[in-house]
Amino acid sequence: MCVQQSTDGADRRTHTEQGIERKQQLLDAAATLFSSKGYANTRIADICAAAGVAKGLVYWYFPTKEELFAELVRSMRLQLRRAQAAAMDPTADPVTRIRQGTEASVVFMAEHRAYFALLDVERSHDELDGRSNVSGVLREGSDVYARDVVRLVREAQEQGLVPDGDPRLYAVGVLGVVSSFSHALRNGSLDTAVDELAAFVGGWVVRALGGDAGAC
Amino acid sequence: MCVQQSTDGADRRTHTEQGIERKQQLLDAAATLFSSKGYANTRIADICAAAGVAKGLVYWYFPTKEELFAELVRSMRLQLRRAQAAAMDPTADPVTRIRQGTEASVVFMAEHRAYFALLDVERSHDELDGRSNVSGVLREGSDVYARDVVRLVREAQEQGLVPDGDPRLYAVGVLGVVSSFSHALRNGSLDTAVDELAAFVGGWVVRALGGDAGAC
DNA sequence: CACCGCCTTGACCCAACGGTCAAGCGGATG
DNA sequence: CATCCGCTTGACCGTTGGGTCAAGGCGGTG
Repeated sequence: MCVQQSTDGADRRTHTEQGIERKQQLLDAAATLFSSKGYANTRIADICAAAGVAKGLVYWYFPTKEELFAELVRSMRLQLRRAQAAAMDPTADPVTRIRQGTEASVVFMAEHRAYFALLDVERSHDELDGRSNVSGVLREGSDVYARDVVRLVREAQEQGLVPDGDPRLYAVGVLGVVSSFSHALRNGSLDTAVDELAAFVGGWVVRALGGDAGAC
Repeated sequence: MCVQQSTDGADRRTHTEQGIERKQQLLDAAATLFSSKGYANTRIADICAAAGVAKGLVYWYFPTKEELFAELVRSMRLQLRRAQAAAMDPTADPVTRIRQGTEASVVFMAEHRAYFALLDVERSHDELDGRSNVSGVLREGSDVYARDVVRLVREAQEQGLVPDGDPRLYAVGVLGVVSSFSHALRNGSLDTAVDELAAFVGGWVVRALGGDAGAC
């Protein structure tokens, strides 16, 4: 129980060019497998086979399977947030910004179907395996995102664009709907074109937020 | 690979009064553990310990761990659907019915927090373990529910209460939002009173469905 | 050349856990 | 009393799979 903990990179190794490349290969292989077969159903051996290396090598680059997984999720979230940020027009009103972020999320999720599944799996993972090794670090990430939306909602309420009420509730609704559609799309129960879907979800969120009833 | 398959109760056993009771004890214990520690993290041994019986006994009542799980989920879903049906006023318009069903779901989920988690876990389970043993039977159940909502949405569209568009999309939105709030509530990130939450979600759905902009 | 440190291997270890089984118990039935 | 059958036990089994390790290659540096 006294393994040295890495409060960030304690057991970091120095990697050569080749090392970094190899690590990425492993991450890629893992991503593909995790999102097609699922985390629990992917064996370390599978990842190695896919990457064409020996099993022991994984543990040169990652301390545990969980940590490998965590690293993947971190990188996915980063990409997603970048996509969202890029889509939001900083000069637009908060509701529009939320819509833009939402639509960007949908598009991102559609484009990276396989990858995006990881964010969902992460959630499940937390839930299925009570342990918090991973979830601690990861939940932190989700919180940041949620806080962002909360802030936007609050701003919108101040401008009278969204009715009063706990902003966190609105945020849950916004975040949730994206993951729902993501899930449905992955399930194959939807064959909607991406753009169309994004527009629909965007509209859904806007309506739910305030009713753009303002059109009266 | 040639285990006799039960296309419904092939290996059903006859249970005495006591047997049924014992089986229920096991189900209860499993429900508590599954929803607190998660499916993957709950050992058969744990369930037995909780129920105060020997390990082998589980296999007298259930063929596998998965089947035990499946039975639990089936019964939860049944309860939920009953609650929904009871809440819907058959004479009301479709959108109202959807709202009533949604609110009932939220209340149900809050009251049975632990239990309701199973429906979520089920989803995760599908996703994490590629195998479809369970998911086949179970997904069927979700589909029924989804179809119900689709029907209501379509009806509402005919009455001009909901704008045109693929009813399945609306259904995904409706179903998804409930599970999102369920999840958030379980996470502890919400401390909202149940009634208040139900009302909020109901409102959210109604707005998202049509904007009750009709108030013009 | 000798040394060093990154990288790679694959055999090996071992704990966990789902599932099995032979044996026994106790109430009901004939 | 004998038999049957639903029920219960707990030791046992076999596999699976994450993680370890000793050994060796390979390229750069003194």
